[in-house]
Amino acid sequence: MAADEQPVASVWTRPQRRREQPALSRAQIVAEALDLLDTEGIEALSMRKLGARLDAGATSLYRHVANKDELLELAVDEVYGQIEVPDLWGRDWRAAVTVCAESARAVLVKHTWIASVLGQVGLSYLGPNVMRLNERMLGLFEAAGFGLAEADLALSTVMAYVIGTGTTEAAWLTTLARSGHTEQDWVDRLRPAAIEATKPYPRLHKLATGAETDAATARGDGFRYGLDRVLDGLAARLG
Amino acid sequence: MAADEQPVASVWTRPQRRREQPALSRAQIVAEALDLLDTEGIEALSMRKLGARLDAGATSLYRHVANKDELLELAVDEVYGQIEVPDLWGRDWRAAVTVCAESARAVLVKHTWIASVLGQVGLSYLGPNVMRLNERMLGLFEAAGFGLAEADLALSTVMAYVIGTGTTEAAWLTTLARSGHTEQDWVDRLRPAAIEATKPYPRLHKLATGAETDAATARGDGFRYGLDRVLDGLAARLG
DNA sequence: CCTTGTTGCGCACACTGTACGCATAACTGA
DNA sequence: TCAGTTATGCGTACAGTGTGCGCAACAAGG
Repeated sequence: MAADEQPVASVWTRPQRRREQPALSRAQIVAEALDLLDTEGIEALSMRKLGARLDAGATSLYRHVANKDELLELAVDEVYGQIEVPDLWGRDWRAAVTVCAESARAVLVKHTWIASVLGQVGLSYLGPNVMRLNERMLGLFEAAGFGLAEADLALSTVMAYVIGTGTTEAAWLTTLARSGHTEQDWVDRLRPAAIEATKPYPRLHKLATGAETDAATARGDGFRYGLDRVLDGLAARLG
Repeated sequence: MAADEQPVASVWTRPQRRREQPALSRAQIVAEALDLLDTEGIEALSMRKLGARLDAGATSLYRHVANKDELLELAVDEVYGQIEVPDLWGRDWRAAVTVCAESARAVLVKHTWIASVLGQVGLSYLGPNVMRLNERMLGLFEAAGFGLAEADLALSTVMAYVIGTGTTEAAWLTTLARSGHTEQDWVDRLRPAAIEATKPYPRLHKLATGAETDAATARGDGFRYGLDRVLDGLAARLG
């Protein structure tokens, strides 16, 4: 045996990697990314930190995921998969769509980071979970009496409304979380500033000085009001 | 005269700054940021690049703006200011709201970067332009016959719908721009993949294989359909 | 045995936001 | 005219980012 001198890293010092499992898989990466996003928010997601959580180097992730953007697309699809689409109980399509919209809102609000990503991630509708969701919702609208083409339009309308409220709520909840206060506390603390700032605008001023209600339930009620109006408008098309 | 030796930078080499104008102001910074955002997109906006455009160092901007986030808040308010709210011609509140919504959509689509920011920027509704916009729209709904509280709900509903479609459209347009193709070209190129991917979903498949129409006008028509439904639903409340 | 392909990783590069402190200019008052 | 105060721009530096590149370790197939 010749004396091959590797300066320090000899066969004996080398860690003798075991490969019991693939140790890294796209699914695992996405799952861990979701956890990181949910607990620490969008700006905390870095490839290095994610890699560290998986006991891996940052660049190792790139074997399973082309991009950070692609990773986010996968995460978004995963979240869409959590939206619940009920079967059509009792022929009441409005109730079914309401449950679905309400579920979508809950999911968006639970994963507030998604709002900062929805505007960047294109082609999300090609993800498997998004497709399954859309397919089932199209079924709901078809059963309600819409033709396929109009069912598509109706679906887009409802989803646009849900995404719009979700985005707005998520923005609010994110700044709220950064402030470290509870929602009610933060609202109360903001009131004087709002009252002062709205002085030149009589209608806004009246709203700002108006009766204070529980902030979180007010958000929920507002969502329901708008959703009911959207569904009213759609129902009217069924004659 | 003693020989004070400053190594190279003597009085003569020093540039003798002239200050004809303040050279940097918050308004100027925001305006330049808007231009940069519109022409090169959100990820192209860095403090250094923005400073360079203004013939200033990156850190100089921080004398006029606390944060990059704050800068974005100012930019968002500026964009909201471009939304047009018509006066109530001919007592037709639906026409007025439609013009306003259509204008909002146009603005969001023109500044696609806003979609990636709306979900992060909190308290945007305290911006002066946003307030003016909301005040005037509340007036529209009040004139239509809504009480102030319900006018607020109606406004939120319409805006949620517009923001939802805007976000979705902006995401699409952004990836489109990155691809470098025209919209129709890109749609045609994507068709086969979409047809293939939708195979397990009969309704989506039917939609994907269906008659191809002009992509951009289809977007516009879809927006109008949903907006009309929302307004139908609101109109029904006026009895 | 050798080849070939897949996976993880260390290094390096160009770039980010922004805290800190200094230098300059404009304004103030005497 | 001169000193003192305040506002503004900027150079440097730090800790972080995404990710291209090429090497090392392994698995499978011939």
